[in-house]
Amino acid sequence: MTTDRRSPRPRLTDVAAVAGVSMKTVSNVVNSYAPVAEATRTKVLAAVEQVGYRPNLSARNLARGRAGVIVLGVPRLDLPYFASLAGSVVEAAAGHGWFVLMHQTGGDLAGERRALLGDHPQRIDGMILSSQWLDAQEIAARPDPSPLVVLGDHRLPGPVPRIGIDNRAAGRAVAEHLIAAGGRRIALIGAPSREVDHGRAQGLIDGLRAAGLPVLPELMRPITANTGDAGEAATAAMLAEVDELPDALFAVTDWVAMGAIRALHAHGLEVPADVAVMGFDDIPYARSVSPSLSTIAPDRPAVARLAVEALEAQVTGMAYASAATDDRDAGGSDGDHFAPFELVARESTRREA
Amino acid sequence: MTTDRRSPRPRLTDVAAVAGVSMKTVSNVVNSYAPVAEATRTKVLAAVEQVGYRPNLSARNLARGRAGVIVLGVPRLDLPYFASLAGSVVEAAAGHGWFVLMHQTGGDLAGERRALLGDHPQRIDGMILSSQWLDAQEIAARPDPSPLVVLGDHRLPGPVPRIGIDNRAAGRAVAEHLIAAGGRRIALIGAPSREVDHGRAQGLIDGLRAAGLPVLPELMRPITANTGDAGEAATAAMLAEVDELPDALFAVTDWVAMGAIRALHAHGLEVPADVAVMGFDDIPYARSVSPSLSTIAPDRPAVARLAVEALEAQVTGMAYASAATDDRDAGGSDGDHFAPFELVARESTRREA
DNA sequence: CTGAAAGCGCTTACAG
DNA sequence: CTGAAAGCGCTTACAG
Repeated sequence: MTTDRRSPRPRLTDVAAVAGVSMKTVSNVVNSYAPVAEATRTKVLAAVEQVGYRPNLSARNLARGRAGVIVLGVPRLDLPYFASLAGSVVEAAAGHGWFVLMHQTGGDLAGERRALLGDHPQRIDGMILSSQWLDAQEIAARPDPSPLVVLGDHRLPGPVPRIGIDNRAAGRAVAEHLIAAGGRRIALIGAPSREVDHGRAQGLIDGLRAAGLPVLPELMRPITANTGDAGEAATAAMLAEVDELPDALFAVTDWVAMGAIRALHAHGLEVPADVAVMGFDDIPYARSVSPSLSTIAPDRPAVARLAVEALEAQVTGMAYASAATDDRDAGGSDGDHFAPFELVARESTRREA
Repeated sequence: MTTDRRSPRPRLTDVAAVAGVSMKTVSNVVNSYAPVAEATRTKVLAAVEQVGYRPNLSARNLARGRAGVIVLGVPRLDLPYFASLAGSVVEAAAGHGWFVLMHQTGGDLAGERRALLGDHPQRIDGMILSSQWLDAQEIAARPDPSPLVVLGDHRLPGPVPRIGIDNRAAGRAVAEHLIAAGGRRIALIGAPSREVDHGRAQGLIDGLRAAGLPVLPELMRPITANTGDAGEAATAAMLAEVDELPDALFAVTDWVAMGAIRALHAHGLEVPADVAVMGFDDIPYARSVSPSLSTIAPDRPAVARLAVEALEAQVTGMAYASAATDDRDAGGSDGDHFAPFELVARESTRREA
């Protein structure tokens, strides 16, 4: 008789009525809060099943005082590395009751800055920002002190947690792999620039030094964007200017590596016979191009998980900020967190040393 | 004095207080509902600006009786085509007040079926499902009649709207382009199978017939998945079995095309000199591989927009379902909707005819 | 064109 | 371990 026209879907009340308990008890069971008596629990769960109950997240978030939304800022969603990462973040965030609002920065400084100062059309609980160009100072100086986690390659001293793989160690692994493949004159496409400290590029240089190999400035090329076009242009410029050709090349991303290979081909060089090439990211296409691309494969699900956890720690920390004197040590809400990575050797570095 | 500890952020009430009007009026302005007096509107907007008001979507959706969430089912989010599409859908959905819950199907029949019958952990307003394997009958027979829009290549007679580009016309354009590039023995990797009617493959065949060219069964290869590996395997198998080699090849996706090119190279064939190759999708890497890949570029933002609009039409239609006798013609909530596409000619088909 | 009030479906002190 | 009731921030008939 009590037909509700607007919401035909079962509510918590309906479950409570069927189970013969109060809403509070159902809520306790559904959220696994308080230790409910086993018999009650079973009864409630059966009722949930029977009426086909699904929680209304809007109501839940409203009651909890949460927006239920976090922002994920990435360069572009059609770059497989970030798309895959986004998928992992969406999944990890769902586990914390969050929806993810995608924000595409375009991958340049202006875009990252816009995201950082982001004027979002709705309330958000925090932001995970993949940043490549923002420096620690600018991030620390942002006016809005809302929860923030940064994803990226650069060090970030300060109160904002940074999540990523150990890019410097990965860069060193790349150097060792290229040297093992016979590389002696090793080029770097995506060299460190004045403003940003690229761990992976620095790691390559570390590795060259450790092996007693020369770091040749004319082979170290910065790029303006991590795209195939930029990689192709930087590589072509290097090949045109250099006296003696490189015998190995590290591009800071797989996409850049694809462009570099185009430039090498255009210059009459073969990969890996003349030049061994490594990329970084392990995008799905790395194994489909010819030659298939050797690369570093970061554990993206781990990165996503760590990022969401760091955000949650801050949100929770904020709620108790006035009570706790230092939630810094407890919450682990700042500092760097490293996710694992793997070196994948494919055709582009396969040759007799 | 009235310090609210749980929600420090300004609410509609605060705006109303500052503007000196009722909540209803603020709501009207914010949602551009009723025609509010210009002076009032200006006053309210100034108050919104002053207090820095952002609507709480949870509260809004709760009051409106909407979940505020739709599901987007795609094969995988790390495939640039779908990642890019997802980005567009997220954007289009935001314009309708929806968040997008990503659901990865894996790209096989079982996964698509799981999504279709999807048991989501929360309430949703509807679903946009990218389907490649589900047939019209199975889609029509689903138990839950909630709003659904299908994205895909196959025809779908029935009440569920289908959004996509005109794949058959695109396939015909591919045929014409390959023929113009001198193709006479044209291979197809991703041929129609018994269960699914692939418009793009069919279109290629149409184009061959229209040009009076033979449709050679030994050059038409079905594949089990739209991946580089599957494309490589299918192409390699074809090259091993065929008597006379093809001089052109159409792969049903760019990724499949990359695999096909690997197989052609392994067989000692050059692209485009020996075999002209076309892909489909225009993923960002299509221009970065060597040779750069000719392909069909669908208007993904248009696809996304049409899909979200078709979903909105159904949701709105449902609300009035009991009142209106036929919202079918009015809402446009079923039938096929085509988005534009473009043929992009690059190196992989560039040769003297 | 505008206001006062009920209600959306949850959670959470508070009391038992 | 459980219940009755207030409140989260909006929208929306309803009355003016």
